[in-house]
Amino acid sequence: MHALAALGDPVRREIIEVLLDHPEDAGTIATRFPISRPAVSRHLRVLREAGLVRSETVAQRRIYHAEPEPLRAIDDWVQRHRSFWAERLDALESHLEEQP
Amino acid sequence: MHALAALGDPVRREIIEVLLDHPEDAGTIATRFPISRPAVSRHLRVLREAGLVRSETVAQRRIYHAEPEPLRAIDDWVQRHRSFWAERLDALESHLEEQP
DNA sequence: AGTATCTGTAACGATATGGTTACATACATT
DNA sequence: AATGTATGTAACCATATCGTTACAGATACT
Repeated sequence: MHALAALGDPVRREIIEVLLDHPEDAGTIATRFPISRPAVSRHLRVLREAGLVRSETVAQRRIYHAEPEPLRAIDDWVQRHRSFWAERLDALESHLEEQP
Repeated sequence: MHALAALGDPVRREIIEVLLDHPEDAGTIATRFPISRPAVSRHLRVLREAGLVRSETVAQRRIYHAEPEPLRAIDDWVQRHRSFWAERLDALESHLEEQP
């Protein structure tokens, strides 16, 4: 699944927010949400398949970590269109865009 | 609908790519895809409701334009976590992050 | 006025998604 | 060995999503 599609879900966005701050095991992540633990488990699988997280096994626990690559890809995509959405460009950028 | 959810769909991503390059009317947009025109029409509605596009009426035509705000918001979100995913930070940035 | 063009909406069906509970597996503990 | 803890998967259900075809409304054209 595409990273953007994975991040379309609000629960998964919140999970990523947490994991960007620090790794956390599946059980602890689940306690943050008012849904069942298996539901969270499947959100984690979607994030894993999108490459947004990886899990490290420690005894019975699965510690989840955020993975940078898809975020970098999203940033690339957004930056590629920066000239369109950026409010004010600094002098160099606007110069480069007008005279490529 | 959240902009990220709207961009989760590949057809809508492609529509936005086009509109970031130039405005285009609904009919022309529809010809770019192997799906029916009403299907595209609804994708346009989703994008509109997410604030990603606006439509300008010219005679019977609706010219669609990309809107910068949600892209700016996505950029903000990604940049907020830049310290995590960015491979190499320039000296100033890393200095600021380590000693805020 | 009557017809053609452009677009959005309605109604419908197939599939995907996100939730639940029940269960299986793996490691830790006693 | 037996039990407890942590986690993922299976089966199921309700709803959302994305496609289709049929239709309605608005503007342009002759």
